[in-house]
Order: sequence, then C-alpha cells, then structure tokens
Amino acid sequence: DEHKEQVVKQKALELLVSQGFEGFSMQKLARAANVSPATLYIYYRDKEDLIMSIGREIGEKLNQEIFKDFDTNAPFVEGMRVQWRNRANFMLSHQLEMTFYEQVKNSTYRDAVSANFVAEFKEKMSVFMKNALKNKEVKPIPIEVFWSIAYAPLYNLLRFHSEGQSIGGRPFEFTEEILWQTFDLVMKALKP
Amino acid sequence: DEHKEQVVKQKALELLVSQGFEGFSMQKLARAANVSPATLYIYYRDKEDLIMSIGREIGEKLNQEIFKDFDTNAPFVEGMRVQWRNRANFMLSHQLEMTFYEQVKNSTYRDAVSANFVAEFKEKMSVFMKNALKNKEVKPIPIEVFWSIAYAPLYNLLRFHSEGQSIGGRPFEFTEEILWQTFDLVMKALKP
DNA sequence: AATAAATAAACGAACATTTATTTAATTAAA
DNA sequence: TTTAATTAAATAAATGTTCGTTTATTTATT
Repeated sequence: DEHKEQVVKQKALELLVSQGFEGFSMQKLARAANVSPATLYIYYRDKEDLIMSIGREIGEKLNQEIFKDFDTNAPFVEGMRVQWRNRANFMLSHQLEMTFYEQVKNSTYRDAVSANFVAEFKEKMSVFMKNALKNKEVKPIPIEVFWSIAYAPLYNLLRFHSEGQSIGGRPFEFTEEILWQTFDLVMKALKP
Repeated sequence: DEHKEQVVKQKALELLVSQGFEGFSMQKLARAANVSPATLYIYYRDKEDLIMSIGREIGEKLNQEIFKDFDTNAPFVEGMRVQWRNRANFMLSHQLEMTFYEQVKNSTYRDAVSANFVAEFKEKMSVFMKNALKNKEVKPIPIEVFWSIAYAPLYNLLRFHSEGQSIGGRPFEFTEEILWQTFDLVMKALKP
C-alpha cells in the first residue's frame, strides 16, 4: 500500500523530530501511523533499516536538488549563488526532512547515510573549483577551509530558522535579504 | 564518594558519544561505571537530570573558557582572535565533552542546557560589538549574520576534526595553520 | 465469467529483553 | 549506635521483534 507507507514515513519524521531519538520507538511510530507494529517490518527489515532508509532518501533528494541548474563551468560567484539558492530552497521547503537528516547524521547512523552521493558532490565540485582557481576567482585554500567558510554560515542560518530563534532565544526568521547579505560576505572572504 | 561520581560522569560521556541517545541507558551506564543502578539515583534525580546536569556543567565550563583573557574594550580583531583561540583550545582538549554537549543540544534537552549563561555571552558581546561598530572595525550586520560568519566556520572545522575526517571521508586534522588561515578569511569578510 | 488456488499485505497479540526507577537489606563511617 | 552510602534484587512499563491468523489481491482453472 503506497499511501500507507507514505504515512509511516511522514509520521517517522514528525516523531523523531519532535521527540528525538530518545522518544522514538517502533510501537509509537506504529500507533502514530495507525498501523500494526508488524506492518513496519514488512516495509523495513528493522529499526535501523527504517531510520537509515528514510535518512538516505532525504540525503539523495538533497544532493540532487543542490546541483539543479548548476553548471560546473559557470563563473565562481554564479555557481556558488546557484548552490546557495538551491540549498536554501530545499531546506526551507523540507524543514522536517532536514531536521531529521541532521539528527540522523548526529547519531550512530552517521556514516551510513551520506556515504554514496558524496562522491558525486566531490566530483562536480572538483571541476568547478579547478576552473575557479585557474581563472583566479577564488583563493587557493584547503577544501575543508573552503567548505567551512562557503557553506557553514548558510547551514547555521537555516538552523536558526528551523529553531525559530537564534542566540539567546531571539526570534529569527530567514529572509531573502539575510540570505544574500550573508552570501556577499562569504564571497568577499573567498575572493583573492 | 567523589571519585565514584567522577567515574560516572566520564563513563556517561563515553557511552553517549559512542552509542548515541539510542544506546544510552541507566543500566548500561551503571555497568560501565561499575556501580549499581540505584547509586545513579543518589547522585541524580533521574535520567533527565543526569544528562542535563552533565550537559550544563560542560556548557558553563565552555562559556567560562571562551571569555578567558577577553577584554570587551580590545580592538575587534584582537578580541575575536582571543575568542577563536579559547574556543579552539577548549574544544581540542575536551573533545568528548564537546561531542556530548553537541548531542544534548541536538536533543529534546536542547533548551535546558544553554539557558543560563547565554545572557552573559550576549552582554559581553554587546559591549564588544558596540565598540567595534563605533570604531568602524566591523560591518553593521544583524547579529545572526555575524554569528554565522564569525563562528560557524570554526565550529565546522572542529566537527571535521572530531570526526577525524571531512567531506567524503577525507582524513582531517585541525592545525594552527588551518585555524588562523580560516580566521583571516573570516575577518576579511567582517571588516567594512 | 465464475470459481478456486496461490500470493501478498496487514493485523492483533504475544515474545523475550530492556528500560527507568524503587525497595529493602547491607556495608562502612561518624 | 546512629547515619549515610551503596547495593542486589525486584517492579511495572516499554522496548524491538515475531507468531499465527485474517483479509485483500492476483493468478490459474474450469
């Protein structure tokens, strides 16, 4: 039953996000999805398989979305702008999924989730960065430094937004203005 | 017994970090600390109290460490350098504690942990930023944008370091060189 | 087309274990 | 001797998972 499995997935997201790993259980999930516990074991081998399957699915969707309209040969700032746009769009329209994904990545299932499609990311980014370096559009820095400057601020803003508040409970809402204001600063840091 | 409680704390860190919230239980902790489950209830009211107490303790220590040698009247770059130094030092010498803390903050105990000392952070930073703005040492931007640019990259590098790897399993070790290289880029972004 | 046989999906109830927590007994310190 | 710390053992409730059975759907046979 396609519809029923969809409900299970949705309820799994809601349950894990609202109650955390401590509050998540197969019986609770079954109750929430209006399904027998045994049914869950038709869809998934066990609890681990359930969590990892859903996590992986989100990861794949995210990775796919990130590179929409992305051209590895585009100028540096343009390419980065597309990626920021895509990441922000996805996260804002899939907040539940993203929170779930972050939680899974912060758990013991860490590795199993992101293993596959990281290769694709590395490959595409490698070409993109090589171009940017050749054209002197970006400083030559270690990939880890680059990632930390280029994306961590965006992820942090979106975490604020998801929680609805930033430092010290200050109410916060992500806006286009804030997005591109931050983006411009990041670009300033990365340019030679 | 002072020593015994210390063992409990240490084992709690190890257990939660290595097994996550799913694998953490009072009985497992008691077994690991070579103590009866009932003993845990002498030190702590219940499971929630145990986790939150330990989490809060770490948070307080971190917050204290962050402002060591920090002068709210120091020039902007100097003040930021001290904070980066302090944060990096603390995280590198308390990796287990930090991972524990991050996990707790990513759980349902989120709020209860960081509530108190955020006020101190806001207060000191407020004075510091006011000075920097007056002296035109920093761009006038929303606090959330500032935080995301100023600290998120550092935290991300330290997460890479804790996991021992960065993007796509690339081995990674945090070094002084990488620390200050990133810092310089961040300062470049924040300067007017 | 109607029926029988086979297959798959779903279920409630139960399984053994583990959970958080408490009780009552024992040890050690004062 | 009194008090506090610690324990082993026990509690009820919850956990992940499986069982035997029922229901619904598809396939094969008349």
